Amino acid sequence: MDEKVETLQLELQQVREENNTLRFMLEVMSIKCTKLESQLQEIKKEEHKGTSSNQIGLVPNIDSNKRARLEFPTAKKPLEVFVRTNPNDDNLTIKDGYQWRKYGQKVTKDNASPRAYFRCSMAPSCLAKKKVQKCIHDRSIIVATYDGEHNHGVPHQSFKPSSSTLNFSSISNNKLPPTLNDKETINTGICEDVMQQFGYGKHIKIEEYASSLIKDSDFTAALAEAVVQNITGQHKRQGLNLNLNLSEE
DNA sequence: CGCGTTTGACCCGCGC
DNA sequence: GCGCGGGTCAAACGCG
Repeated sequence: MDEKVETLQLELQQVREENNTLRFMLEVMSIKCTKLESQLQEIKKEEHKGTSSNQIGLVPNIDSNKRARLEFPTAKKPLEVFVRTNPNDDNLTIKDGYQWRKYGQKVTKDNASPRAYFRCSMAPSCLAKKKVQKCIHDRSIIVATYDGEHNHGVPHQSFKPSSSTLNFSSISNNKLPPTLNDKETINTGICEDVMQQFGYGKHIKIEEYASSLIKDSDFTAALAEAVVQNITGQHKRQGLNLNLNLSEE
C-alpha cells in the first residue's frame, strides 16, 4: 500500500513538474502570439495604405525603431532566449555556462528596462556577444539575444548543470525534463540550428535544449495538442509521453 | 593591484 | 544635413 502511495506521489510530482514546464511554454507562446499579431496588424496597415513600396523579404517590424535593419536577417538570425526570473530582480546576468563581460548598458526607446551588452570574456579571440533586456510584456522574463558564435567550448569546468541546465543523455533515456525553478529558459524559435551549434557538449543547458524544441514544428504541434489534452483532461498519460517524443529529435 | 562593472561620451547608420 | 537612437568605447569606480 505504502509503495503504491509512493508511486502515485512520484507520478503526481512528475505531472506537476510537467505542468510547470508546459505552463511556461504556453506563456512564451502567448508572448510570441502577441508579437505576431502586432506584426500582422502592421502588415494590414501597410496594405491599407496602399503602399507598394514593400520589397520582397521585407516584413514590417514590431517596433519601428530606426535600427530595425539589424532585426532583419541577411544571413543568420540572432538566437533569442527567454529566461524567467524574479520581476523585482534587476540583475540581468544569465548563467549559460559561458563567461561574459559587460561593456555597456542602454535604455532603449521601446522598453523602460535597460538593455545590457555583454561580450565573451574570451574576446577578442571569441566574437560572441549578447544583449540582455527584460521583456516589455512581462518583467519576470529576461530576453537574451545572442549574436555570434563561441569559437571555444564552455570555458570553466566549475559550471555544473543545475535546475536550469539539462543533460542530453538523460533526455535520451526517456526521462522527464528537469523541474524549472527559479530560472527557466526557453527559446522563441527563431534560432539557428542550436542542436548543431551546442550538441557537441555532454551537458547542454535547458535554454539550448528548449531552443531546439521550440523551432521544431512537430514539437510545437505536439505541445499544442498536449496543452489541449491537459486542459480537457483527456489522454492524461499522453501528456507525459510528450516528453518522450521530444527526445526523438 | 588586477579585474569586472558602471556610465557618460562618442560613433554610425538611417529616416526625414 | 540634421537629429534620433542603437551600439561601442573607455575612464572612473568598486570589490576581493
